[in-house]
Amino acid sequence: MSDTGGRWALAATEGGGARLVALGPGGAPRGPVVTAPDLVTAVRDRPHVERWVWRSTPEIHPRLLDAGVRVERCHDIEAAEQLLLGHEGRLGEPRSAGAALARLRGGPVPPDPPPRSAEPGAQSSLFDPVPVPLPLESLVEVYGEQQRRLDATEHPGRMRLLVAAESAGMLVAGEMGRAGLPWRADVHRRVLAELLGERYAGGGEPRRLAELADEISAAFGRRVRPELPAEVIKAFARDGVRLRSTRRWELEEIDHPAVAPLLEYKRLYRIWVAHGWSWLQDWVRDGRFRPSYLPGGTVSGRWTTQGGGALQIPRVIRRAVVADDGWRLVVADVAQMEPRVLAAISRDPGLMEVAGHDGDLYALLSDRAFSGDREQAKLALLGAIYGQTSGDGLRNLAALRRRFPAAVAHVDEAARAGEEGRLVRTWLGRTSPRAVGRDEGDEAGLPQEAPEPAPGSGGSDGFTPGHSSADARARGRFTRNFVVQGSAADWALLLLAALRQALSGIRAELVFFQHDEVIVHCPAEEAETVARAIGRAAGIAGEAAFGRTPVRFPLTTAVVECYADAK
DNA sequence: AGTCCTCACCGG
DNA sequence: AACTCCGGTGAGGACT
Repeated sequence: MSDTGGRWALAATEGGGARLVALGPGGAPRGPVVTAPDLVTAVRDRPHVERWVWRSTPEIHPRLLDAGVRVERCHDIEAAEQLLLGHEGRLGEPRSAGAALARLRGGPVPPDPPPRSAEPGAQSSLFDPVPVPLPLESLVEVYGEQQRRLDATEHPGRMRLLVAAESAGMLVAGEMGRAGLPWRADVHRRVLAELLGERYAGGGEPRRLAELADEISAAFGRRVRPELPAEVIKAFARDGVRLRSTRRWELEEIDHPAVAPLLEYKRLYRIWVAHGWSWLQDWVRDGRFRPSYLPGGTVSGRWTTQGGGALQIPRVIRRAVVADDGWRLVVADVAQMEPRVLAAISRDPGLMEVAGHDGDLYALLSDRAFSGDREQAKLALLGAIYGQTSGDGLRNLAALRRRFPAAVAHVDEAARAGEEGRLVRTWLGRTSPRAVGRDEGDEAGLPQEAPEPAPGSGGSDGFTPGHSSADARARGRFTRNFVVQGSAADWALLLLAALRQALSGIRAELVFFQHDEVIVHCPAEEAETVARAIGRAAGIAGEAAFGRTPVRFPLTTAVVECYADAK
């Protein structure tokens, strides 16, 4: 092996420099500490390093991206700390490298800095308050301890994979935020004009919304502001219609001339406030929408974004997502991801057989257990995953349980764990938080294994094990869903990591990721290569995550110029 | 004036 | 047919 290969630890120093050292097995230094005046050069000069160990990807990675330096892999100490704390049932304790060091040495543990507020166009975290610089020696110490803690987890191999995948996700997030989603502001403006009409100079509602508001007022015979639910409910009450809320499905039930314009108003109002002209102004620059992605932003491991609503782009607005001239968008999403994941994690033979085909999973499922009724089969399975408490899904659960006992038992056991106050884990080991809203307070000293009463705030009196309080049942639905949704997130993370590897060396760029869907922007001539690479990455992810199972993760892939044409 | 909560929507 | 899981976003309004 080359002298520069293997793992290296790197710590940033004041003024753009770095100190770094090669690591041996177990994470101990196996060479002299190098002091480099320039961090970027130090990394660029060591292309054979297999994994960089650093405090936090947002601290280091943006500088490398600025200089066009790509790294193969990293170990993000703070991301790893978060996962390890979770596995240890200590989610909510400070996750910074400094906090990890303090716990290790027994000093006072500094609280984490408050999360950054959404800032349109903010590139990475350059403006974050950077905590005290952590010396290389401290970093290596924390890393070594993390290795020991990884060895102590329930499934060390899986947990190591999770930490590696989360770290890869941090790299992908940085690169994707940098690349940006191709966005045609002119197309977006045209769509807005078609839907909403002109804007008035005063900055108030656009024409179409004003017209609808007038129609609504006319239907009530008095001035009603449709964006205020309380006012709408009162107006209906005067006309003898009682409403609990102004939610769409509730309005759809009633017969009143104001309903039709009101529903249209709500649809358009939503687009105006969430993805209208001011959004465009704030978030689109130089033909790109650049959200800031946060891997593991939710407890289940799904990503979130900070600002910009990148994970809720309405379908009509997708018309503005257009590839550059001569380029294409390769849009791929997994078909029926959650039932396939349930098959893989429960190892239910019948469900694995059904999930072992690329075709419509629900159709196959209905052939096997529901005498051909696809909708019933789908509702039953989703009901089992979501913990449905009523309706058709529940009725058909019995049939599901007969045919796929291990699958149903798997989610039932997760629900029972939640109800009893126990923790549950995804397949790779991401762990549920102990209880709702326990992110501060004086919980220290509570026994690990004892169910924990909810902290005093919030009007909830917690739950009592063995009694099925509403809180306990809600907790059960959460943990039931967590094992499936979270394991799906495990898989998706591995897909991203594999795809990132596959795209290195060509011009294609990952530009979007949303739970079960990726978009790659590439020259037209690379589109077929990219489409095949995504399919291969899905297979690699399935086997890496869940081992050898018959379960397949087929992708629906489209090569398009406009995102809106993908479905 | 700033903070927190609720509502309602979007999307998976 | 009912509205169960997860989260982000903005506006309004109650509160300090």
